[in-house]
Amino acid sequence: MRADRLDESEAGVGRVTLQTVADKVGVSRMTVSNAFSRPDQLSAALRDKVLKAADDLGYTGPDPAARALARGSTGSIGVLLSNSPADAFTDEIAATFFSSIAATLSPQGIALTLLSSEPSGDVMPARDVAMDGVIVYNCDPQTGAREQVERRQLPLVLVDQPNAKGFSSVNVEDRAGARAAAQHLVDLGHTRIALIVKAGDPPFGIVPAAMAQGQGYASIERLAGWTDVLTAAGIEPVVLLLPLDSRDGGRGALDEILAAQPGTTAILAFSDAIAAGVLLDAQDSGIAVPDQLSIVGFDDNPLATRLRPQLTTVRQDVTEKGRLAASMLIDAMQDRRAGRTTKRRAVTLPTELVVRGSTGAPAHS
Amino acid sequence: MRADRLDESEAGVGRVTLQTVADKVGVSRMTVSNAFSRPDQLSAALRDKVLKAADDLGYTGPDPAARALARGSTGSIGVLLSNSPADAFTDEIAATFFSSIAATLSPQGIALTLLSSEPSGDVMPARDVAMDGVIVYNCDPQTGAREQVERRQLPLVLVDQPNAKGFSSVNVEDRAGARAAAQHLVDLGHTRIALIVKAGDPPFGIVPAAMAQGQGYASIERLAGWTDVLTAAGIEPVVLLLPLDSRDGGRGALDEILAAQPGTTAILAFSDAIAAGVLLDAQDSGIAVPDQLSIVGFDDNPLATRLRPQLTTVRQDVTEKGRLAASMLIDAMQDRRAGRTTKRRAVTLPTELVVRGSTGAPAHS
DNA sequence: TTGTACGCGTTATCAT
DNA sequence: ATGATAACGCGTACAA
Repeated sequence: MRADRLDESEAGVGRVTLQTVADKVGVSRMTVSNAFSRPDQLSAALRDKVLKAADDLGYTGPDPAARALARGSTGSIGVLLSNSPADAFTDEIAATFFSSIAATLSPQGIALTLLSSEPSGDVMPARDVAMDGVIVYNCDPQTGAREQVERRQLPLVLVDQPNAKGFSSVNVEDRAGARAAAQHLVDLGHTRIALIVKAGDPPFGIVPAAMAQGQGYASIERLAGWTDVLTAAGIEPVVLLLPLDSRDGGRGALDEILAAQPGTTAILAFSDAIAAGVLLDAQDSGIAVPDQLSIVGFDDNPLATRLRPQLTTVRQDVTEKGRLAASMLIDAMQDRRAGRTTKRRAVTLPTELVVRGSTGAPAHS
Repeated sequence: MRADRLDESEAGVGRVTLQTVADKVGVSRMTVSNAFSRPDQLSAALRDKVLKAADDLGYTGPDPAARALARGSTGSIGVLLSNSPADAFTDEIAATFFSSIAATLSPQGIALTLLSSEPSGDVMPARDVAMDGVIVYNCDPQTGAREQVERRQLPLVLVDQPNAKGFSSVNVEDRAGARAAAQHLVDLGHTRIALIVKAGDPPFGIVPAAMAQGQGYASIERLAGWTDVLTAAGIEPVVLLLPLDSRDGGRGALDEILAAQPGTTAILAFSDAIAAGVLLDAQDSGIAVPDQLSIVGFDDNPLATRLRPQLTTVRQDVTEKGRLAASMLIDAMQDRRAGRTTKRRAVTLPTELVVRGSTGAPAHS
């Protein structure tokens, strides 16, 4: 009746497995497996009988872990996040990105696993969680986590990541977008400009432009784009570094900036979420936007049009970014299963300056 | 050298496994396993030697799927979501909830898997994804998904779910909060009141109060709370049903309501996100808030204080909700591993009416 | 440290 | 076409 294990039906009331069901029906384990996973391999009558017996025994279907081992696939893909997954949802832009990934995976029956980059204790999700592929999103390349995933040789798509090694990737023209934003301010006649980006490590607050270093590829690129233009225009901006995990979206930043550079007439913010905080602070302080202060955000967050005045910003299509990343990964996974080798794809999505009400010429120009 | 499988070191360049490493070093597979998973079981010198050999061979560590099967645990927990996971991130409240769960799991090295309730093709994440426990969040009890998870006998915590069966759960005093909100309006003297909730299925738009049925437990409870008070006050509200997946947060709702009940002086919205849309529409139409129209939201979304006027709303602590759900699940998982039986816990978190600037007495009262 | 016996299913081959 | 047999997949627990 069985070749390589004890007959559970005689071993008392252990766990219910395929074998338990098989014994009850009087067929081989294989037949029960087929009843669940390959219905076309047996007669409908027998299948019903098997399923009924399974139901009677309280058998829920093949154990996912065992199936994953036997099949070599788990039915879920991972998203490797910058240090804390808790920060991943902080703004609507990130949420939209995940939403788009989920929407692309869902019809394929693939689940989405969120992976922290940080090892805790002796476990490191990037190394220890079973999955069929990984989207590496905006996380510190220094971290061991990214290296771990690479070594596992899983299908990989890099998003918002510098990419030296030839992995497939989805990026955004952050630098060009940032240039356009800075140029817009320069064209309007601004000369006293401040920049706001997020940083992972101290020091936070106002730092010399030279030593400003954003956290994450997007920060670095946007900062680079801004300074490309400002330097060319002979403008030395003030730079404010905000902690990565700040939740208040730029509230308080304006005070620091005005203290460091009185008479600042324009601000380039890393995100619309930050820009919104600045705008609110300005309004609460009686500083008119855009008459006394121009503000440019980034992302074209839905928030940008809910504010009054609406934010001038740089649009990126995060929905497309998520869709592309997910579908590229799905393709790579299918290729691997079929034994094909996947050709690398590196997509860079465009950005676009959207001029709205939060920018204008400086007061005294 | 090996008991039950071919010696891979002689079988060509197959996959690198524990055995491959063991053969290379000349120790047993078990020793290599210990080198990775139980460092205290062998000498430091031997361990280094093993790890070095593994590195040379490009061995990344024990295969997660195999380990999950052997150990009986996967290192990740699932969150079962209402139909589409894509809708899960639509507002900041949901995002904060997930963020809080992630923050609680992360230090334990546990990953978070998002599960769609909808089966696609022949796969059904709730049945087919390996995990150690599940948080069932705000999803339709009718769905097969929830039943599937229950049958798998995984540790379970229900959040924002009606709970007949005695599972552990985390809920919020939605009904009491809604009562407070409605009472606030009644006390201010409003009599022409409209309600906005989300519904899963058509018909959408204005429906008779009697046949209004929200989608999801929270909708049902809030609706019940509102009507408790309004009915007692002899007020028959107008009810507007919004599609569950509407992304525009209540934009357009105001027109429909005013068409159905001209002279409406107050609106109770299911969420702050919806309330925000109504507020913006009002302002764009030149309707003064709160002088001509009072608006009450729900959740105390950070958004509520970014608006002008700030929203009167009903606060719930979603961070605590997430933290509790995650830690209750972790406890249950530990109990199970230890063979203990977990005592059920059913927590109901309080709500609190927060009166801000978006409500006031009706114009002609 | 190591042998042994699984965990629970699937893929591939074989017999009728 | 149906079903059975055998051989893994890759580790881990436990006793020796």
